[in-house]
Parts: sequence; structure tokens; C-alpha cells
Amino acid sequence: MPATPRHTSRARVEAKESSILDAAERIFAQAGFDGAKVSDIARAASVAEGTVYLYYKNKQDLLAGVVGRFWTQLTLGAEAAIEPKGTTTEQLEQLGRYHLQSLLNQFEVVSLTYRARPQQEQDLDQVREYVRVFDRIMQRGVDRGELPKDTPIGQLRDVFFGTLEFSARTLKLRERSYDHSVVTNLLSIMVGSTDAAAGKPKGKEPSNQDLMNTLKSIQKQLKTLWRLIIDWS
Amino acid sequence: MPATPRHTSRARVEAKESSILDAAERIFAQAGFDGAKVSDIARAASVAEGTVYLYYKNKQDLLAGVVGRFWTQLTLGAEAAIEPKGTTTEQLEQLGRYHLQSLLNQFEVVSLTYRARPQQEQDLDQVREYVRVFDRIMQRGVDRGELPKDTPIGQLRDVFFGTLEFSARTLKLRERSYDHSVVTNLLSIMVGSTDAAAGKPKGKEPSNQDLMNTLKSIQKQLKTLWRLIIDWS
DNA sequence: ATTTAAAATGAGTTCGACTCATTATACGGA
DNA sequence: TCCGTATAATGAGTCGAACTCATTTTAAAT
Repeated sequence: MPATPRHTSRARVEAKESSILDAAERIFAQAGFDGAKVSDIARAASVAEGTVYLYYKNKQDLLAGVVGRFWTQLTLGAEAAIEPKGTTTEQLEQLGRYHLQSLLNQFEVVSLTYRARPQQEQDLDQVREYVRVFDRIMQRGVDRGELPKDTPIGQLRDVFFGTLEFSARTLKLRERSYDHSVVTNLLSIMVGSTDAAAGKPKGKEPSNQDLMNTLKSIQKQLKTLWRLIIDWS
Repeated sequence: MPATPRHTSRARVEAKESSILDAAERIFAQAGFDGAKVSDIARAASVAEGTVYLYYKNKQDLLAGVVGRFWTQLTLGAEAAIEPKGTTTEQLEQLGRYHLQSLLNQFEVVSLTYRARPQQEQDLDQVREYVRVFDRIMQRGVDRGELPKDTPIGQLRDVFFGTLEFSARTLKLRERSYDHSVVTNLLSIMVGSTDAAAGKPKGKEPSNQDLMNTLKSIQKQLKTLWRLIIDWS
């Protein structure tokens, strides 16, 4: 059986491929896609420039490798971060937390994602795979009866990831760090849970206006609930 | 008064600058940032390649010009699309409609926005200007008492633009066209019922705190109702 | 009509992505 | 252990597009 030599050889090849990816990720994150020179990446990986092109068709393809691996790892991390026995809300909160934190901690690599889908091309497979973690949580919630059967998972997915992505950008712009209330508020909006978003006005007597607003908020919840149950297309 | 010649000269210069921007927008939208050659843009604008560099420091700067002008025009369009006398919810719906439609109709140019903020740099001024349209609507809503005084405008802004941006991407990916329900559902999640003009003046026998307690109890009932419905399925 | 300043030109330079002829390495058989 | 062959690696050289700048053209002022 010639498996052993082939195996070691293959392992060696994969080690090299991985070390190129490591170097590329470092340089890309540091200098951005345009600022990174392939020759720099090659030097950082201790290979010749031409060698890079044995593993990746071109610079774009190399970027796709880096970004793809990143999202694959993110998917694994997300799945690990989720308590399998938790309620849907708990799981969503865990995913939201993990997602926002990852976006912030690895902002440079995440930003590279945009460069990896050149011109309105399809999303990266790995990104779609990642997004399915959300879908699975929601589907489980529906199956377990924690969510309405006709929950518009697709639309909520856009709200979930869209909001978190935009929030991450905003936080980064304002140079603020992770803020758990972003996730909490988002979930309270999405799922309609009442206790999460409630402010804590202590000592102040609520005005009639405050009451009116609370009333409207309840109307909102009712309408949302109604829609969710009855007639959401 | 030497204004006239100077004025015509200036007008001529601006016309040329604008025609370069027109050409650049066309070529960029068609071929993407990397695919677009400055020489092509110059030819399309009927100037020499060097002339482009008299008006814009480099290709990046030219892109910033294109994208900046786009968002400025979008701001004007948004303001025109909003009925000044409408309720907050109506105005939000108008903005949401306009925003989503613009994202979809001019997807290519919008995508270029990402390329115009090279490396975690600050957002474009024009984009921030655009976003303020939302802030103004919300602030007016608070001032008119249609929204709670402590409305987290910043967070809702992230929800609003984040969701619409993500939805636009999703729609484009699935090759679907504008879908008004996206906006409607988003608003029902964000603000709630469309008939926001509920009654205002009432007699006030019980203390506000009493009312508040009653309202919160209603919220709890809602939650129970929610569970009830869940158990049904 | 002449001078002078401003605007425009495009051939030439630069630099980095990518190629490919050459060299080094790994592996199987004698 | 040595040789032959296939596979992997190399880096000098090619190619092309962004950008420059010496020169020319155009416009304004006198």
C-alpha cells in the first residue's frame, strides 16, 4: 500500500498551502488587498513568488482562499458557541454575540470579503454555509414550536445579519468596542420579547406620553404577532 | 467686472469635470473598478489620459468622485421623495421604499461604494449626509411626540439601513425585483402599526405609575398569548 | 498682435501581477 | 546505493496599466 508516502507528501503539500494562506491573511489584513504585494506574501511564507501561483491561479484566487477559510472557521466557531439544548432565543443570542464579536475582532479580514466577490458575483460558498447556522436555529425553533410555523426565516435573516453588519461598521467608525445591548435590542425587535428592550427609568414618573408610547409599542407587537401567525406571505 | 469670462471659464471647467465623472461612472459600473482602465474612461470622456489626472489625483480619487456624487444625488432624491407633512411612519416608509429601490436599480454603483472606502477608512462624507435623512425623520418624530423621547435612533438606523442593504443583496442574488413587503415588514418590526395617530388627550384619574403597571401587565399577557399560540402548533 | 498664464496632451516611466525555461527535490526500481 | 523520471520550486523576464512630465495648444489680458 503506497498510502504512507503519498500521505506524508500530501500532508506536506497541505502544510505549505496553509502556510501560504497564513502569510496571505496576515499581509492582506495589514495592507489591504491592493496594498499587499504577492512578492511580500511569498517572502512571508518563505517561498518563491512563482510558487504561490502553483497553489492559486492569481491574486484574487488567493484572496478567495483566505476569505473562504476564514468563514469556514467562523462557521465552526459559531456552532461551538451555541448551546445545543438552549431555547431558540438563547441560541440566537449566542449566535448574535459571537457574530458581532467576530466582526469587530477580525474587522480587516471581514472587510476583505467584499473584495472576494468581485462584480456582483455569487456569494462565497463558505459565507452561505455560515448563514445557514442561523437558518438551522430558526428552523429548529419552528419545529419545536417556539416560533410560528410560517416564520419568515429569510426575511429575519436579512434583519439579523444586516443589522449586525451595519452595527459593527458603526461601532468601528466610532471606535467603540463590543456592546452587548446591540444584540439584545436586535433580538427584542426580532422576536418581540417584551422584557429585553425595556429601559430602566428609575425614580422618574412616566409621562402620559411615555404611556402612550408603551401603548403603541404594544400595538406594534400585536400587529407583528398577528402578521407572523396569520398572513405573512 | 471680470466675472463673466471667469464664470464661463469656470462653467467650462465644471462641465468637463462632470463629463469625466459621467464617463467614469459608466465605465466603472460596466467593468467594475479593477476592470475599468483610465485610458478607456478618458476616451469615453473625449479627453487625453493625462487630463483625467488634472482633475483627480488618481484612480481611487476618481472613484470617490463618482461615488460621492451618486450619494449626493441620492440624498436629494430621498428628500424629494418624502412628504414633508406626513407622519413619521409614512416618511419612513417613503424613505425605505426609495432606498431599497435605489439600491436595486443602481446596484453596480452602490457596490462601488465599498471600493471607495479603501482600508477601514472613514465613511464617505456624502454617505453620512445621506444617512442623516433618516435621523432627521426620527428626530422630528420624537419632537412631535410620535416616538418615545428615548428612542434609540442610532440603533434603529443600523436596523433600517442594515436590513435594507442586506435585503437588496439577497434580492439581487436571487434575481428578484423590488418587493414592497420588505419595507412594510421592516417598518412593522421597527415602529409598528401604520396608524400611528392614536388618540392623545384623555382624562387622567389614575396615576401614571398605575397606568404603567397596567400596561406592563398587558405586556405579560401578550407574552402568555404568545406561548399559548406556540403550544397550539 | 503679443505676451503670459492655464489647460491639455500622449509618449515614456514605473511597478507589480503573472509566466515559463531552468533547476532542485522526492521517490521507485535495479 | 545509484539512476531515471516525475513532480515541485525557483526567480529572471514579460506584460500591461497607472501615473508623470516635457512639450504643445488654447485662452485671457494688454
